[in-house]
Amino acid sequence: MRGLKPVLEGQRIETVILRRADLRFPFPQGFAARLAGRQILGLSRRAKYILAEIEGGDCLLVHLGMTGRFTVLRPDGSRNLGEFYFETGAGSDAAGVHDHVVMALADGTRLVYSDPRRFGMMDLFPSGEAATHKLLRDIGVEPLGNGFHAEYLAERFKGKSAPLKAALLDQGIVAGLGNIYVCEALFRTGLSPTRRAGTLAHGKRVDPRLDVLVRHIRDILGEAIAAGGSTLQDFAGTDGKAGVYQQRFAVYDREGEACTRCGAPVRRRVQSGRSTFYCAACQK
DNA sequence: AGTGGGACCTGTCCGC
DNA sequence: TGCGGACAGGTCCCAC
Repeated sequence: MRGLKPVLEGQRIETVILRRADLRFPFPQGFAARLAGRQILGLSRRAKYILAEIEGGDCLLVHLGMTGRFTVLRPDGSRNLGEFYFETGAGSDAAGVHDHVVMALADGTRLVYSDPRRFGMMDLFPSGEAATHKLLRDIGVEPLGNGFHAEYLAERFKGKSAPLKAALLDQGIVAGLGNIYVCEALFRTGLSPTRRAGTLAHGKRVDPRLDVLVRHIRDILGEAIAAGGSTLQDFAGTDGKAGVYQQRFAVYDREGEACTRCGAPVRRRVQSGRSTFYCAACQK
């Protein structure tokens, strides 16, 4: 987002080329034609969605899925990878078989959306419908925003029988937490991923463990953003390995390794189809 | 209503 | 060396 903002805001889109009819969903009717010739007025973010306000009243919605990324190709031939890139070891893909959308901007810049697994999506709809858009309307609070605090979690967890892991991954409660961050946050907080969320929302007083959880979630996201920024800088001229970023995980993808706190082996189990990594001794 | 699991997709890695 | 299968992730959708 922060990387794309200065590149795109105020720019005019000249042409949009779709190299296939769909990502996760089909592109909406007239997608390219409705963008062509229009100015990008502003960029914003909601949960893991990017929203671009388009001149004329449309809103462009983009989700990068797992492997989606934007590459900025400058007219002088230089190339800036998008900062959203999570995959490791993919290297450069000069062939561009996964370059699904190419936008030519008025100043000669080309913006390329690539997405090998096509878990990403794009939609275009009248701006006024943002609040009621199916993909946006039920999204919960921003974890770095003022609305995210222990009282909020207590309210949302009340009576919940779902495991903590599932509750924190639920975008309708907290927007933008992924599998890795949830594993790490629960480890730091010492809470078991299988504990039922409602057990932290008993009684009248807010459970202090929710305060700790909130703090760790904020910390982890802050660290990830900082690491993402430095990873981006490392990208220039390298193979794109996000080494620094990965070393920060205490439990994620460390099955069998010693817990950094107690030495017990880190365990892995599958919850709602996703791997959960945790320390059974430290997390209760 | 809330919850759980399958489906989507492809590159990578592991074992035979 | 080659091949098949498991696996990773975010989100929607559909069952119970």
